[in-house]
Amino acid sequence: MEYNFKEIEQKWQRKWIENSTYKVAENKNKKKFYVLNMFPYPSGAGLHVGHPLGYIASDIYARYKRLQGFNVLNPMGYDAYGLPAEQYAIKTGQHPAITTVNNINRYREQLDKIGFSFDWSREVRTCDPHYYHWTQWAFVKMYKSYYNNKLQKACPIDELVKLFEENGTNGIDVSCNEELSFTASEWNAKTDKEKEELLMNYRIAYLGETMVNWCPKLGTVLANDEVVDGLSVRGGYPVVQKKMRQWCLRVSAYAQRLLDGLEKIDWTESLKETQRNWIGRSEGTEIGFNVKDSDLSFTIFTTRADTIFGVTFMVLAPESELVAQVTTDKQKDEVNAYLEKTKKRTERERISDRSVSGVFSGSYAINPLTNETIPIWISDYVLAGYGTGAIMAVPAHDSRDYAFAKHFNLEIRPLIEGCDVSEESFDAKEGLMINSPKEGVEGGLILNGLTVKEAIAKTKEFVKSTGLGRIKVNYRLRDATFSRQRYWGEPFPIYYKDDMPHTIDEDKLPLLLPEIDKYQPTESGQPPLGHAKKWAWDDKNKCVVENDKIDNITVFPLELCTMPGFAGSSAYYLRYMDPHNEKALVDKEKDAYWQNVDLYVGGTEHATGHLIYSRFWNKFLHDLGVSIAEEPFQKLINQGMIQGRSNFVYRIKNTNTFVSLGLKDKYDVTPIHVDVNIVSNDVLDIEAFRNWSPEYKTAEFILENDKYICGWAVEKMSKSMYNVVNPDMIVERYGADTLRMYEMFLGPIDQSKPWDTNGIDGVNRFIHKFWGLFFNRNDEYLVANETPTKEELKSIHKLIKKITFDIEHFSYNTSISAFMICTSELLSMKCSKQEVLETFVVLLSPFAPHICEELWEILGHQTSVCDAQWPQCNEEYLKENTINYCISFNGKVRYNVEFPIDADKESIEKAVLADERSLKWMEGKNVVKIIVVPKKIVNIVIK
RNA sequence: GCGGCUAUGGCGUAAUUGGUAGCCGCGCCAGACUUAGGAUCUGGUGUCGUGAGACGUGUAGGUUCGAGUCCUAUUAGCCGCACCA
Repeated sequence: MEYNFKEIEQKWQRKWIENSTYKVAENKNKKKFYVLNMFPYPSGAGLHVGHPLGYIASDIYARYKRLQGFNVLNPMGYDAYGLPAEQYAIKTGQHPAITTVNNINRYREQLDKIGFSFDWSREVRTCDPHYYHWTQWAFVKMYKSYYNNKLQKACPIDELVKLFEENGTNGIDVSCNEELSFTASEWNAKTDKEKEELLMNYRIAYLGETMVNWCPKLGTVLANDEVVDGLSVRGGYPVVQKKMRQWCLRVSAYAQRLLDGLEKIDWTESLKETQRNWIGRSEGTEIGFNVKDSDLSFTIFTTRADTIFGVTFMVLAPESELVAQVTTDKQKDEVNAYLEKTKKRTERERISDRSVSGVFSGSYAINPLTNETIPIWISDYVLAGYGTGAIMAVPAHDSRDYAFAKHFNLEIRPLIEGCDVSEESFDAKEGLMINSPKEGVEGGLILNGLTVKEAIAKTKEFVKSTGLGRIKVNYRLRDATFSRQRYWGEPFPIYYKDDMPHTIDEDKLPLLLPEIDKYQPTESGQPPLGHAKKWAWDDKNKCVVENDKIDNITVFPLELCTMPGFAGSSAYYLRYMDPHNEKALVDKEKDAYWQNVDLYVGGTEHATGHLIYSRFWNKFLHDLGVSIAEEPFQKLINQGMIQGRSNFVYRIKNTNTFVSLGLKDKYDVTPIHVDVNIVSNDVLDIEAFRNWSPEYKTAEFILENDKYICGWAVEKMSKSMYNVVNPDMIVERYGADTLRMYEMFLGPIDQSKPWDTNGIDGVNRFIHKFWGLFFNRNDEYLVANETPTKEELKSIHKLIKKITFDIEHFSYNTSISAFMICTSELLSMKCSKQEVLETFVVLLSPFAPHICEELWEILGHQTSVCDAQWPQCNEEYLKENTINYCISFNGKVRYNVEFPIDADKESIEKAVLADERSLKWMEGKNVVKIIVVPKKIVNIVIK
C-alpha cells in the first residue's frame, strides 16, 4: 500500500466526525485535563501558517494526556466581536454578522484540514446571544457589587447600603474612586438620585467621569493596553486624553490579588514580570501639607519619606483640582496660560517632549515637620492619575525634581553624607542621612546617621504615629474603561432613568444587539447604536421597544455604547465547560469537575490585556461563588510569532532583466519582493514568475548554475510583502501530518522565528521512511508478529523515554529528531515487528494523527489510536553491561574505554593508569590527582 | 532610566543541567541507481593543518581537575515599563 496522505487524511477526518472521536463529557472516574488555546479573532485574511503553531502544540499535549488516560477538554471557539468587521461594514454596508460568519466558516475549514482534536460541540462565539447573555450577566453582577478591602472580595452593593444606613462611612474600608465621609443620618437624608450617585463611587462596574484615551479617528475610547506610544494599537491613529462619562471596571481593587496570584501559577517569569510592571505596586507614605494663610490642605505620596527635610518646593499636576484653589490672583494669568498649553498637548507629544516646564502658583505650603514655608509649583511632569497628583519635590535626590530646580533656580538641599549634587541628583537609596534639623522636630524625629532604609522606616512610623500621614500602597494599574462607541460588540444591559443608569433584570437577559442601517456615529456624534430605531426599554413590560415610545416615565433610553473586545474573552474558558447551559454561565458541578485551565497556549501580546482582564474577571466570579478556581490559567505557554520570510528578485535598473543573488553585486539592481509561493528553497520558478504579473511576461534572467537564486529577509508576515504562507498550501502539497511536524520541528515553541520551508522536505522524508517500516517499495506488508530483539527493544524504549520527557517539557522539536533517529535505527535493523511498531505509532500519534490512525488500523486495531495507552518506558531495556568512560588529561578528553557497569573506582583508576595511551600522555609529567565521575569521565590531572 | 530575556557551524537548532560541543534537519560535496526529477539511497561536511594535532559556544576576566552551562565586567539584539514621586 502506498502512502497517500490525501486519502488517509480525508478518511480519518471524516471518521473522527462520524464517531465523535473528540467529544468529551464529564466523567468522575477519570482525572480531568483542560487544554486551551486563546481563541482567534476570525479575520478576513484567513489563517496563515503562524496561527496553527500554538494549536498544534496544545493538540499534541491534549492527545498525549488523553493517551495517558486523562479526560481531556480541548475546545475551540471564536472571539467574534471586533473592529475589522465593523470597519468593513462601514466601507461596504455588509452586516458585520455576515462577514463574521463567513470568516468563521473559512477558519473552520482551514482548521479541520490540520487534524485537531477539538471538541467542536462546545464551540463558543462571543457574538452569539447565548454566549453574550453571560457577558452581560457578569456585568450586571459587577454593577451590583462593591469591593470590600477588609474581606478582600467583592460583595453585594446592598450590604454597603445597609452599612451606610447604620453608620455612614464610619469604619468602612472599601475600594472607591474618591474617599467620602458622611454619617448615617446624612446618608438617610439623601434623595434616591443622590444615593445612586454616591453608590457609583463604589460599584465594581461604575459610570465614571474619567480621563480616557480618546481616538478621534476610530471615534472611540480605548483601554490603556490598547494604546502604545500615544497611538492606537489597531490602526495606529493618534490618541488624546479626554474627560468623558464612561463605564469602568474597578480592576484596581483587585491589584493586590492579581499580584499575589502570580505566585501560584506556572507562567514564564518574563510574563509575570510584565504583569507585575503593569500592576506597578509601590509602597510609600502619604503626608498631608497645609497651604499657608489658608484652610486648604493637600496630601502627597512618596516612597522616600526619609527626604522630608530636603523638600524645597511642591508640585501639582496641571489637572489637579487644587490648582485653581491655590493659584493667587497675581499668578492667575500665567497659570492659566500654562494650563492652556499643557491641555493642548497629546499624550504622544508629552512623551516625546520632556523639556522642563512649569509655573509658580503664588501659594506656599508648610512642611508639617519643620513648619518651613515652601513654594507650590504646577508642572506636567507630575501626573494627575498617579498617587494624589501632587508631590513634595526633593531635588537633591530625585532627578526630575533636580532638573526642575535647576531650570527654575530653586534650592537643592542634600541629605546624604558625601553625595555630590552639583551636577546631578543622587537618586540611589544608599548612604547615611545628614541635615536633619539640629534639635529635631516637634516629637523628636532625627534621621542623621541612619541608613536610607532605616530613615524611611523611621519617618513612616513617625508620620503615622503623629497623624501627619499614613502608610499607603499605590498601584499603577488603572480601572479599565469599558465603553466603546461602536456597534459590533455586546450591548450594555443598561437603561437610563432620570440620567441615572439602571440594570435590566437578570431574567430578561440577553439584551439583543439591535439592527441598524448605518454603522458610523450619528450626526449628533452619538455612537452607532444611536441609529437603532428600536432601542428603548419599557420598564413596565420589561422589553425593548421603539425609540419614539420613550416617555421617561415607563419607557427609557438604552445605553448606546457597547462593550470592548476583552469583555467576551474574559470568561470564555468557563463557558466551554458548559456551553449550552441557558440557566447559568456554568453549572456548578461541571465547574467543580473542570476547575480551571491546566494548559493555556497563546501569544505574549495579551500579557497586559486579556491576561489581566481575564484574571480580574475570574476573580470577581470567584468572589461570587461561580468559578471554583481563583486563577483561570494554571500553566501558560507562549508560542512565538511566526514571521514572514520574504524573497527578493533583483532587477537591473531600467531593464526587465533579473540577476541571481550571487551575481547581483556586479550590477546596479533594485530588489523587488516576489511571491514566496513561486519560490522553492530560494530557487525561483521562472515560468511562474513570468505569469505572476504582466510586466514580467518578457523578463530575462541571468542565472547561476542554471538557477535563479532569490535573496531573502525576515519581515512581518503580510500581504504587501508577498510572504504570506497559507497552511492549506502546505497541507495540499505535503499533508497535514508533515505540516504539524514541521511546525514543531522549526524550533522551540516559545521562540519567534521566520517561516522557512527550506527544511520541510526533511520532515516529509521522515514520514515516508516511517511508512517504509510497514510497507516496502513493492507495497509488500512487512509487519510480522515476532519477538523483538534486545537492540530493537532498547531503541523503542529509548524513544518512549525521550518523547514522554519532551512532551512534558514542550520540547517538541527534539522529539521529532528522536523519531527520525529511531526510524533510522529500526530501518537499519530491518525491524518491522508488530510490538515495536505499535508502540511507535502510539508515540507518534499526537504529532501525526492521520498516518498513525491509518497504521493503527492496518496493525489490526478496531478502535481509534486516541484510545490506546501511552507506553511506559522499561528502564531494564536501556541498561548496558558496560559503560563508556571518557579518559581526559587536565580536562581534555583523549580516549574512551569501556568498563563493566559495576567496576569500582579503584580498579578503573588502576586500569587507566596502566593503559598505553595514558602513558603516552603522562610522559614526563607527574600525576597530581585523579577524578573519577561515575558512569562518565576519568580526569587525570598532570603537571 | 528601571526590569527581563537572548547570543553556539553557511542556516534552523541540540547538548543527559558542571563532564567527549555541534545530535537531528536544511544546505553543500562525493558516489550509487538511473535516461535527468524539485525523486530515492549511501558516505562526507565547525575552522586551520598533508599529518599528528591545535583552535573553537558574542568579548574580557574569574571559580573549578573540568565551563556553552556558574560568577564578574562588557558588547550587541529582542521584549516589557517609563516624567509612577
